[in-house]
Amino acid sequence: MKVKISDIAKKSGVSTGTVDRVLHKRGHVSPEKLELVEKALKELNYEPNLLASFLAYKKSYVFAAIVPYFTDGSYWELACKGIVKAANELDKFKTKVELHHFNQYDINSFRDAANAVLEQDYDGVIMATLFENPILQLSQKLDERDIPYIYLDSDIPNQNNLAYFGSDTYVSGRIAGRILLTTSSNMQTIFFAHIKFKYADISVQMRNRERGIMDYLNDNGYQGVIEHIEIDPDNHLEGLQKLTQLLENSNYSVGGIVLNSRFYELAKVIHLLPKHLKDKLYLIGHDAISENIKALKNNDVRFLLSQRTDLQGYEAVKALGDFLIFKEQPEKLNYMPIDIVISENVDYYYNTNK
Amino acid sequence: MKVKISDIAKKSGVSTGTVDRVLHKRGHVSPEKLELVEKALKELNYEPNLLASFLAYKKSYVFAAIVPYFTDGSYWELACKGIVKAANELDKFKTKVELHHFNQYDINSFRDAANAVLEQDYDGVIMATLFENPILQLSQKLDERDIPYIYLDSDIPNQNNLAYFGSDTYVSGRIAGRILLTTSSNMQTIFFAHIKFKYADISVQMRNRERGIMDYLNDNGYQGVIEHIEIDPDNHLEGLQKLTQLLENSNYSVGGIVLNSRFYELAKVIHLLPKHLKDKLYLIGHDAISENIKALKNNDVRFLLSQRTDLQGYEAVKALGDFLIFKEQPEKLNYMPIDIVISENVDYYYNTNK
DNA sequence: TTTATCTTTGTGTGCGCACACATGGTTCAA
DNA sequence: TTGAACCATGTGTGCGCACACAAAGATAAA
Repeated sequence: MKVKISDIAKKSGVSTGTVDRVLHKRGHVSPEKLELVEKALKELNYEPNLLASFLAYKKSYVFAAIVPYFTDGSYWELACKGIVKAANELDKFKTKVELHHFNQYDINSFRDAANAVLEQDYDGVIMATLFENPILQLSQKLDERDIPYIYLDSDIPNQNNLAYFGSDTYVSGRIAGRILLTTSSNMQTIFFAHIKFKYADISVQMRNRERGIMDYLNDNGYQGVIEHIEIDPDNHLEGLQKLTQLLENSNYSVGGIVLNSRFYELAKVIHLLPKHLKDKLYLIGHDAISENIKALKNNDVRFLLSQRTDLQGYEAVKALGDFLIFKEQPEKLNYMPIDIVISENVDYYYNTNK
Repeated sequence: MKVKISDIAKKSGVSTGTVDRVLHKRGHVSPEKLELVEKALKELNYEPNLLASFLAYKKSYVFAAIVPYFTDGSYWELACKGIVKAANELDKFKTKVELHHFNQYDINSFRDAANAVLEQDYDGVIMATLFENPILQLSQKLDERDIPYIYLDSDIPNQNNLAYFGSDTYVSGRIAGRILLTTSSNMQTIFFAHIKFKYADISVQMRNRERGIMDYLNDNGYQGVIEHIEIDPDNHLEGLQKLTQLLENSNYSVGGIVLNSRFYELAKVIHLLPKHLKDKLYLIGHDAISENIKALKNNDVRFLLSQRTDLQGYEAVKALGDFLIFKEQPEKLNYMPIDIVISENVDYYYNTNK
């Protein structure tokens, strides 16, 4: 049925070994035979049986995934779940993924992880692009060794990475802006709640989101106030005070947003608000991590915008596997859908993660 | 590294043939040896190499998918796209999918398709569950022949189907209700627009959605009016008249919803409305088919609720393949996520469909 | 011319498994 | 006691491919 190497050999009057040499560009083939074989390949439209190929090609693949350490229910746990899920599916192809963790707030910790990866000669690497410089250095070394690598989280253009999986944070900001403006017609105050955290700056992703929101608000004639308040997880009462003041000063609804996945810290403050103030609030959080989902079900937040971190990890590993095992070239830029999660549909997203 | 049949044979002191007989329950093995082999299998934790197995087991699979005929950009085209996409991915496993179309408004047409499928001895069947009785008959015959089958669209409980892929239309109704109530605080009229169509009744799915919406509205104290209007695709002016009247009679915002994927017919009417009336409207449509996406980008509709029909088809085929090729038992009930699509995130859904 | 060296080309083996077939042993009727 | 029939068990082959190795032919140096 399907045309195989021996068919090509027969048709072009050479042995299977010669066909093999042509297919794999191993050289040691005379120009005449090469032409004959290539012609036969084309005419019979040969496509290798990848299963047989994989069986004979005894190689087994090991990928490295460089991602932050995470705690239970955190953002990066989601990504890792996706990675592990894909790894399990690739098990049948003798392919596994080794996780290399680093401290997401310590650039040297990333460097260490990168070096560890370089020492072990992996067949492919997936990396969370939190620190640009060491990423560039790592990328260059991988380029030299011809090891494919995939970026996760945020993209760095003009690199030789095989692909990028992430989400368009600017657009997610615009969506947040739209939700804020359309969800309540008399909104006169919108605040950005920044969750204080000693190790973390405001990330590129957060800035993009903020830009998206501000652009949307400006484009759509928002005239109200924009506030920035800082929430200290170690001092909820202080946050409560700020928020109460904000709410009492406004006769209209108040929109609020947390730009990263740590909405749940704000939720603890929201919980302490009296009902009449809480009802004025229209809040948006990011990422469907378990604590945020709890807040959603608890009505402490109305919307979560999810960038499907789990999918990012999953698709990244699958892409690497498909590339090496099945020689399928992935798209270079892959933006995951931005999901609007509310209490009504949250269970369907939750279940998908398994 | 990995334990193989010959390892088992060596350990249990028999030949590979005997191990093979045990593994495939072919009989002709003495109780003593059987026990030995089973013990070895357990102790060494044998797992077959599915690639080698598949290579040796020369079988190729052919699936049938019984789905409605469709026109460009229609609901069922999406499902078929998903099916075809999955079929392409299964190509490497000598597996293909043959589509059998039927007229979704003609039960006899379904019966014909079912009979055609039964004549051809497929290895697996995927069927859109539009007509319950013939589905049950087909299911029974497939049961008798031990052919696995998967339901698509709506579920029929207590059947021996391998799995079901669809979405929870009741929940999607509740989501619609919530969007209607939260998107505008002064909504006093909500109408269901029924797109007149000579062949089609109101489907189970549509009824579920309506129930979901009504329940949500009741649960959340909606006091306004509920209207039902019929839109005749062949007479836009009549629709325009009805809608104008509805809008002029109300001093508040007006919510509207189309319960199936044919929102785009209403969109044509919306287009004819003067701006001051159009602005009062808060509309929801269903399914991200191309004409609805156009309406979304055109601001003729604010929300589309998508049940990811493409994903349904895709996952159904994949599940059948994984089951037969890799012996993986799928979940029986699989609800796709219900996506809230707005003009800002629509492109990301659109792209995923490829 | 002989031998060494290099190059092209073909053959053989194994990847792990499924299955057809061969082998050797047991049972039972004639 | 012979042999037919049956059963348990082992061996061999092929799936389609990758790759090591052998063979054959060509070239160059002695």
